[in-house]
Amino acid sequence: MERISRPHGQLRDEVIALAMAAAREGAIENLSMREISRRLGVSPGAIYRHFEDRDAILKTVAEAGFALLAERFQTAMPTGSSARDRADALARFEGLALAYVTFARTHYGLWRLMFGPYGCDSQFQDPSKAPTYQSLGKALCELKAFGEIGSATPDDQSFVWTAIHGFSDLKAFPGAGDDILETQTREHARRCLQSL
Amino acid sequence: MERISRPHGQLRDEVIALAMAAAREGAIENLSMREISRRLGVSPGAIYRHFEDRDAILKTVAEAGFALLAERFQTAMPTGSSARDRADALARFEGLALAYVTFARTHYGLWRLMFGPYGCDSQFQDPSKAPTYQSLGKALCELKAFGEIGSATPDDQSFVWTAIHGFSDLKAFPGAGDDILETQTREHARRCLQSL
DNA sequence: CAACGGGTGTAATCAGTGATCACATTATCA
DNA sequence: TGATAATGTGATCACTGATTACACCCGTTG
Repeated sequence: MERISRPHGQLRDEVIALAMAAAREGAIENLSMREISRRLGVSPGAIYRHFEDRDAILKTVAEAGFALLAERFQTAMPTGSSARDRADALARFEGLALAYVTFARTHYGLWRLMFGPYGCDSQFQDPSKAPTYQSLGKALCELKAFGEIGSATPDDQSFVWTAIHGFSDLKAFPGAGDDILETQTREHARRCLQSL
Repeated sequence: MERISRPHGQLRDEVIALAMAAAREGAIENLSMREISRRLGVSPGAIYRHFEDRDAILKTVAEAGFALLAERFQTAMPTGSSARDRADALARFEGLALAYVTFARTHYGLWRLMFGPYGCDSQFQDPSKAPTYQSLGKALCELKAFGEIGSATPDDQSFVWTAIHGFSDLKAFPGAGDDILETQTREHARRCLQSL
């Protein structure tokens, strides 16, 4: 095979990019080492210069997935921005929920990877430090500030988080009902607030 | 290899039993066709007389998983039984939540399989027909009858279901905190009722 | 700017896997 | 009991994850 020279570390990035793309499509389990090497025009052994083994790639992709989710949260609630009024605070909160559900639905394979064994190591050690979790906390504080909810304790935050996660997980599997998903999500999100 | 004669269909059951045992341990992904055949003392090709391919086994195991979960629900709320008073209704409802979370935690591999691509086909077509979902409906009706909650509509049921599912999914991955899991679960379950 | 060293890619190879086939055997039922 | 369909075997195919000795060349140092 003709050897193609790359800058140091570039093949690593190409592998991650390719695996991420595959995971977004939902086909990460079927992406073999050799398939990666084939698509990148490289010999199978080359990849092992950058990753210990296949699991190491999946782990890396799972972490990149959390970074991507954090990006989506950023878009919904940019740092530095804050709610103007009560309606805006509610819209921002719904935006977070929608970002979460949409992510699960459109990146099903990645979603499964993130909340499976490969992703759990990185995130569940201390969820309160995850940027996504902090975004939710901020949204709840805004809602409380404008009187939409009565309390925004850590327990409240944890409850809302699990409720939205459950909704996302059950809606994640690609199927029918894409058209009303947004409406359902907004309703579910508002409903989570009723007990606070 | 010495041929061991079996009654028709028995090998199929042995395969399912073995795969279920492996899934309960959380190692279903690493259970190969050949490993199955080895443990059952049978040639690899024999299994293909009973299952189309490996996916067919996983699908069967996922369905058996739902049956097992339904059993646990049965134990928590036997058919024919009904709540004596308000406290009992609450205890029964908490029992369901606890059964769900415990199942996720103790049968992690099976849990992942059930709520992944292999299990979704069978259950998510019409969740309202799943016996587990109906048990929850009954529990909510009892709670309403004794005045613990104000409404028990299908929407309410759906909300509670997703909230408990999310909690279970996030607690499913084996880790620390086994000792306070029951307390946390009961608190979460009661909290789900606050908005109804 | 040159040379050196370590990071990088190659080819060959190993053991293990899912799946299929013709063939032998045996359980089942008329 | 005998016929037959269901079951199990062994060989085989293409594929996979992983390791190794070897060749190469990027990136840094002098």
